[in-house]
Amino acid sequence: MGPKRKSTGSLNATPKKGKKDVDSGTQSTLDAFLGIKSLVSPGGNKRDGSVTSQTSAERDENGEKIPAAVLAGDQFEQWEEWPPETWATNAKPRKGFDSVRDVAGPELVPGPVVETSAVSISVQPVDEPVLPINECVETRPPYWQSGPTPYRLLAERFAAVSEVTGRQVITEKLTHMLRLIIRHAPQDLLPALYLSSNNIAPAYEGIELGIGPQILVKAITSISDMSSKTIKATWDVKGDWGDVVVAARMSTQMLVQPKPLTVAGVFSTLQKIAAMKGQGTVNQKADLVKKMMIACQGEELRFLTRTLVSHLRIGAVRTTILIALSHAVLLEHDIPADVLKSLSKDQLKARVKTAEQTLKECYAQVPNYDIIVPLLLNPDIGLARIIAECKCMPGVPIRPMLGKITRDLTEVFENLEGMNFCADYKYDGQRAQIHRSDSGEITIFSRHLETMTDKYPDIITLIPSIITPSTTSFILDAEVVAIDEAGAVASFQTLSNRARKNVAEGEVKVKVCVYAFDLMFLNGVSLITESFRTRRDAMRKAFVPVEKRFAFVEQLESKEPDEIQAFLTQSLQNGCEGIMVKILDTPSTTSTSTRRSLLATYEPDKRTESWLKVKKDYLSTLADSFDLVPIGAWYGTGRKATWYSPILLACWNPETECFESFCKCMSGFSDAFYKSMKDRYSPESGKLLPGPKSYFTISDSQRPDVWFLPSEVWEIRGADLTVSPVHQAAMGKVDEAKGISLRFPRFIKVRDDRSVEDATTPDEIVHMFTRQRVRGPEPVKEAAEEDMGGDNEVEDDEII
DNA sequence: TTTGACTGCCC
DNA sequence: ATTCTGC
DNA sequence: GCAGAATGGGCAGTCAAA
Repeated sequence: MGPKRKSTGSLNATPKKGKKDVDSGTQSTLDAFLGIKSLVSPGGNKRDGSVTSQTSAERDENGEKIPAAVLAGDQFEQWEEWPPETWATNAKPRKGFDSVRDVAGPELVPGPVVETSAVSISVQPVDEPVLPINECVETRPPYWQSGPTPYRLLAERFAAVSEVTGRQVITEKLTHMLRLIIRHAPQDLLPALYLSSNNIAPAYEGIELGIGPQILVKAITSISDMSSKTIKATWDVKGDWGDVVVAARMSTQMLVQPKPLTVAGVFSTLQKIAAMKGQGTVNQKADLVKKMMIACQGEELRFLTRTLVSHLRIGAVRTTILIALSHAVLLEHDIPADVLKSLSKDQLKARVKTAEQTLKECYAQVPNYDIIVPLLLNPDIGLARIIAECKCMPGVPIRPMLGKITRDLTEVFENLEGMNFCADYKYDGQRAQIHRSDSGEITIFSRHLETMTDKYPDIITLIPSIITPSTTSFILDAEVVAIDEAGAVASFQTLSNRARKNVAEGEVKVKVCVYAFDLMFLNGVSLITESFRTRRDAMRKAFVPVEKRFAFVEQLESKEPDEIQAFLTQSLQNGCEGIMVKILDTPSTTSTSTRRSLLATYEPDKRTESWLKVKKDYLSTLADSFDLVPIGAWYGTGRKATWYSPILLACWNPETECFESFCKCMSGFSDAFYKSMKDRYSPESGKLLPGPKSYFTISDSQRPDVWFLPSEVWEIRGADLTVSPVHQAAMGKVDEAKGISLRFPRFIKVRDDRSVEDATTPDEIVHMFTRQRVRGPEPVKEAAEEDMGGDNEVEDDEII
């Protein structure tokens, strides 16, 4: 690892952590929207949790990092203006663990300031002066008086946006940025939106950047004098590639400034990078990255880099960008300036709300800026008429409707009391949206709207045999599930063994069955505004089951709690994850006035209570849990930069007296728990080890940043057990060269009542693994049996 | 030619 | 996927 | 209740290095 040394840094004015930064909560939506009162102070909470303090780093004789006394975050509670020069030129190590980590070597010690572009770092201009809404976009920043939109505009706005946390303020800043672009360089709106949402194309076009840390490191080594080793050490300190690159460039005298980057230029370079394929392209990509980096000024470097690793981290992704776009278009396009003046606050408020909903709805059905943006900018269409143009159509995926997690069946009945509902099996496979256009073209999309038509040639050829003669175009919602020779459903892991590209129909190794559950479009007509009952019935008429290849999901239409409970149990016995409970009919509004109305319509992109997801692993009575021992951890990044995350957990093998790595866990911990953990595993605790104990069994790929003395037992819950190529638990017991791990691990609680030798054993894990494989007609066992894993206080979970 | 790091995408 | 947190 | 962030296991595909 890094060099063994001490370094001392300076203590700088520090933005405080917390939420005193913005008083956005008291600001009305309308004011925020209009940009009135946008008196947001600079130097607020940085989303990445970074601060500018720095203390010594130390290692023990083995070269392992040892946390020194932790910096109390609270001592920086007050906050001050943060002069641009300061934060542009000083590395910002990660709070709390500054002292844990090797501070990367001499390069990072603040030396003479060589920053060449400090002027571009603005804190002041971040917030526009209070301007009447008609004029605030008249004034462009001094560096952009004409011509195409400079990339610097985006970079500075991104920096400003990451300084604050309030939704309204974030939206407002982005809206202003987009308004400037619409007004002064509308041709840049599309690339600006892509860059703001960290995409370069609609998901379904399958265009990938193919850039990650590797190429980044290559590029950084060529523009700075950091070694790749130092760069990695810097990453360990900062946990953000944008910050790493900024630090790297400061380490060298990069004085030549090429032409400033433009939004369109950056975007087209990214597209060029994405188009590169084949031998030697890694270097070519790195070369383009390097060229852009060299041209960066000020904040540009940080955000360009974050864009390259697809992790912008400005606190705004799809939805917020979409809202900002709707606001910007409304003000710049749909409402003429003179009309705007004459609108009352309430009128404007209503227009804003409508604009947001309109655009969200459009995007849910046509998730493609290439289509939406030209329509928005078209004087004849705009927000007013776009809804008619953005209807779902075969060939363009719609964002799928999602189910809400339900932790208990009683919750289901409370939620759906008085309504008509049914329950579907929730199969453990891959969601598939199958489209057929009028011309007979078939496309299959994944849950996140990637095109996966190539992966399923067998489904393509299946289609003619599953439709009735009158069925032409359709959009079908389904789950693709692996099956064995007998036609019984196989595990998700089996399905994931399937090839994804260049699949020839005759060479399909993993056979699948399509389980259909919804129909959103049929014969030229959208069905999404119809009730689920209507859609389901239409689906049953338009399609016919084909044995072992196509079926409708198993469904129960009953309001009887006992029957639904039995249906859930039965679904699990048949290899499913659980059930989805769905409203069949939209209740009449007059019935239960107090409750929010639940819709039976297909609500793209929404996770509503109209679909309730009941999975085995949410239910304490049915889920397996494990008692595991933390034996190591990594340093978190971003929001968790000051804590250990994830944690490496092991089971206890009493025969070999070894702790065997079983899974990593990062979910289920509260911030308070992270804090207390840092104390429990502080250097003074004596629980930090210089290296792994000889009785730890872990694979090389799972070496954590710090090692723990085994001293606690944690209850961990997960979904199912998987055969693992990396984890060592029960190695060789179900597969010669593989261990067992856990899908969706999450922390439940500390088991103070257990010692580390009471932890779950490999044999217990194997037992659970074997049990979960039992499927098919024979029932597994009584559902609520509790045995291993030690759920000692599980209360019984009677339904109603 | 084989191995393995990296990347993206399923859950 | 799951989970927590701030708004 | 939404939106965002951080990150789990594990696979196939891609390209570079051995």
